[in-house]
Amino acid sequence: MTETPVRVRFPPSPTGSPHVGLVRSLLFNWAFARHHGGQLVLRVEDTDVARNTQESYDGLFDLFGWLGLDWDEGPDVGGPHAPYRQSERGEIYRDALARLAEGGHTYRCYCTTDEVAARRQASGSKDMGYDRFCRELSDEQVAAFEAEGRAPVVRFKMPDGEIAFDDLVRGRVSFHSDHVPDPALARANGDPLYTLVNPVDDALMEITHVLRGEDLLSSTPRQVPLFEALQQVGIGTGPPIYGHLPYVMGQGNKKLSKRDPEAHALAYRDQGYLPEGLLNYLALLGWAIAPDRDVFTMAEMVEAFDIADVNPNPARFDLKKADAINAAHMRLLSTEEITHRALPFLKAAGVVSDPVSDADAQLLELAMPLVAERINKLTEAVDMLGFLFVDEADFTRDPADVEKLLDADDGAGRDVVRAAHDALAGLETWSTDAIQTALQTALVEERGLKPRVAFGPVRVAVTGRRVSPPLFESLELLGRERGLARLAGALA
RNA sequence: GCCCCCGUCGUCUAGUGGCCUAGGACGCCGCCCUCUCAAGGCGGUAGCGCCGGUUCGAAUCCGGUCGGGGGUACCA
Repeated sequence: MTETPVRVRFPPSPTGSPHVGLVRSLLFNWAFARHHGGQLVLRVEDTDVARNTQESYDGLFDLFGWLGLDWDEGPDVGGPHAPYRQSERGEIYRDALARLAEGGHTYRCYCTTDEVAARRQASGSKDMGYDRFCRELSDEQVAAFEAEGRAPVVRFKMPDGEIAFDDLVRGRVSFHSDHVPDPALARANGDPLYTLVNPVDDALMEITHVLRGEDLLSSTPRQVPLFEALQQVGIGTGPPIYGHLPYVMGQGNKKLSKRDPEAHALAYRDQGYLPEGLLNYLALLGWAIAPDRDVFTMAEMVEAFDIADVNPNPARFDLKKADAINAAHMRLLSTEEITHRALPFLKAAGVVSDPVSDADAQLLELAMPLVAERINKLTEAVDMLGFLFVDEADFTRDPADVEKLLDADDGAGRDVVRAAHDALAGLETWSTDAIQTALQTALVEERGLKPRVAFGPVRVAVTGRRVSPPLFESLELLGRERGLARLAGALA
């Protein structure tokens, strides 16, 4: 039993900032290809010159690089069907257009949008869209239009009847040609349109399966006959197998749009998410690896992925759950790995030097175990560790925390800090255990304070915040001199 | 308007006629642990849109209905 070779493609357009829906689509195509041992083609759909930007193009590759999903053919790696940017394939589309015309599959249409609308209205038809007016134009009519200086668009002749296909996620879907107007394949100025370009490239690149968003479902009935026409004129081998993935929805019941902050894929990288965390979460939008499990690696996903298991209903994006899944992946990493991944953020924030000095590296190695298990995003390491690395002159305390734990109750907190300072000042060995014993004795036992009341003010004095890594360990890492200085500093 | 898609806890889902008095996860609530925060442990909250039908039996099949979404471009 030989399985047909699987070839899928991912066709982003370099417009705007990349959307998480795009990532989900890439992920499913990637997982599908890898699961079947097939190939993934990256094709850049940049025929809309007005909206393309280099910045967006670069953003796409930044994103893909971060995600770590790979492809087998594309503008960067090349391949047998190059070029992989549609803007460089003009000749191919012109040729396809010529062949389709020669085969009698297209015609020139001179109508304006207004004329079509007017005719539709006059006829009282319930359908909208083009009415095939120019399909059977006489030579005289053509001449008359040409004489008017009208430039024609090229339209595809939709065959009459039922157009049905078996969708991998939705089952059998069928349309009637009555409701699918003859689509324009090229603009009046000759530029090819998505309608043409997308199927032509899929045919030429030997794409076997098209997994794409649900929004393209209704464009499928005009693409299927076009693939058939292309096949007849010697381009490709007919329509691919389709699978339409559910939408990623935002708040309310609308598609996650660029206006929604959580829609921007690159923002997750910048906010310190793990790529595997984001990917895992996105996979959950429409797919499940098992009834009782939702944290998994990409390798596990590849192993288990079956497009037929994809749920057809739209999924709402839930940032809370994305955070939780990401956090679960953080816990899967070793402290060393978290350090490695957090380093760019620590450098960017100026917590550690860049390049990292030996002293910073050493301190980081000791400090990271304290914070690795209490952060859920890489960026949180910055807030957690800052106080250990900062120069004493630049050390500051959160004003709100100072107010609450040091200033309140006529400075009751300061009394505690003073007692802590005195208890630690004479310590023989500056170790976590010794520090803990000393503070425990001086504050909890002798003063009868509850632990949280006793250590809160000390924490703010030493770390500058109410939330920090464990206090005693932090003091040890800070060292006797700086530790005592912080305590004394809080009394000033 | 017309066409198409979708409909299980607040959210993501499991579920393919009996294993379902519907399972898991996130969230939320409570408790435990605890020097803060996380993490972890335990418990709880909450759902098959509605109406008919098929069947001994329906979340699962069929019809209708309601609701949501998308398309209806010389955008992709």
